[in-house]
Amino acid sequence: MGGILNIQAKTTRERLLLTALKCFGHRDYDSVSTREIVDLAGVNISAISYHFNGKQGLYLATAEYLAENIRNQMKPLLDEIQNRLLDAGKDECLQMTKQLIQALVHNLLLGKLSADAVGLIFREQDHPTQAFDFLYEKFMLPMQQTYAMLIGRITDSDPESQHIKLLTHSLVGQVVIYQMGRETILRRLGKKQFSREDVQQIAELVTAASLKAVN
Amino acid sequence: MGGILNIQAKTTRERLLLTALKCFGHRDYDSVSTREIVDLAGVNISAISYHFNGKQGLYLATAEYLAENIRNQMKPLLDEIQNRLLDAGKDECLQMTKQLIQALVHNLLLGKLSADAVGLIFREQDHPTQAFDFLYEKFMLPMQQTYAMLIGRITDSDPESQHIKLLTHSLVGQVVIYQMGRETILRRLGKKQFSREDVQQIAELVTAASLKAVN
DNA sequence: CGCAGTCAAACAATCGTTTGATTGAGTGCA
DNA sequence: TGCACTCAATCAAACGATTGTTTGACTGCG
Repeated sequence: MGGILNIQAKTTRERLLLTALKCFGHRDYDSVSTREIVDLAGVNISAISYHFNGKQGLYLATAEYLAENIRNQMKPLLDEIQNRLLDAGKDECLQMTKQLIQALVHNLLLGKLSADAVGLIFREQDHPTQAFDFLYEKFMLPMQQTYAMLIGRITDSDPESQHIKLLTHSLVGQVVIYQMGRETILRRLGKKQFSREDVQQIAELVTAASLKAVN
Repeated sequence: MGGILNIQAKTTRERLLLTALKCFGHRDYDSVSTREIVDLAGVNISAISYHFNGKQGLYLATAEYLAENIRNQMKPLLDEIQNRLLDAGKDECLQMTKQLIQALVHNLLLGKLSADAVGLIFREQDHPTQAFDFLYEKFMLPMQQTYAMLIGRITDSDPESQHIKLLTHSLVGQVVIYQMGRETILRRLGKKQFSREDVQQIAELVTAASLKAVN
């Protein structure tokens, strides 16, 4: 039962999407072979052409699936922040900023798709395709905008100014580096993986640094 | 004159190394074909086997070349900091931290190898090979250690504590994100590339945030 | 001659895609 | 109920193109 990827019971289409995400998340489009995907997914090779009209169609569908997935995962928190922002004081904004960062750290370091997502997104940064449009519009921009509105309110400045945009980007970088530079920091700490305590310590450290940066 | 990569005049071996860095810096090992490298380098395909004993040998030699290159580029500043650290006060340490960050930002955003280097390093983070050992030992660790000693002195704490290691990693992340997340921030700013003023603004912003984080 | 270096040509293996056959559940009609 | 037909879905097999590597001949300098 379960298969290697625990996607045995899903439909062929879903199995292909989930398997493709694991593959495209860690290696280039050209490096991932269609045969590898279908073997891991346990489906016939013609299924790619049949369901997605070829490898490229599968890739784009995978990126769209990923973007939608992350968006839905962040939506509750982002919506709550947007609502409370209507009549929130600076203290409350600081508190929400804290919440946002902590959620980001925990999702990024403990979430199941994070490693795959970060890999795929990095590759799209270097060679943007149509997939980058999905990812940017569906969750990068909304997240950056929410972040910017919080910090704009806290610092009494225009949330769409270049300074705020750069600042939010930097703060996100503080967090993302723990996935993108995972091997470096793990080797530096002499560990094989992050413990629950490590993640908590990272979250607190990044939160503290971020709050200092905006105050 | 000069060929596509401006490496016409070098030896076959050097042409292969420089071309391979451009290729391996932006695509996976498997995605880069030997024929593409030799075509861009303007050499015969057998040269890879002859000079590097195959594709893998060329890849490892490329990583070693890159590590050595970055090391030599950073060496003067790191050595100067190490020397002055022997009898430096906190103010001087703050000043040197500022120097280190500014140098990092400018090298990372304006340096010629940076885009290649960041790509190759990211791929090694996800799938570490022998190449990661070169990169880590030759410049990541020395840089992190110097950074940690500065911050340790400033904060009166053990430079080899987990807290300082995490903090330096975060601070580096603030800078690296501008290469790794280049397309995101450029799209957010509505630009095609960073101007000289943008880089200066980023350097100042990151410097300010870093100094706040350690004070 | 001897040898380092370069060259075109060929090798088996793998690439993405296409093909035609087969399966099996659903439908209409007698 | 029983038979014929449709169509989405899956399958093994084969296509030409490209992969990394090897081979043997060729060049030019010492």
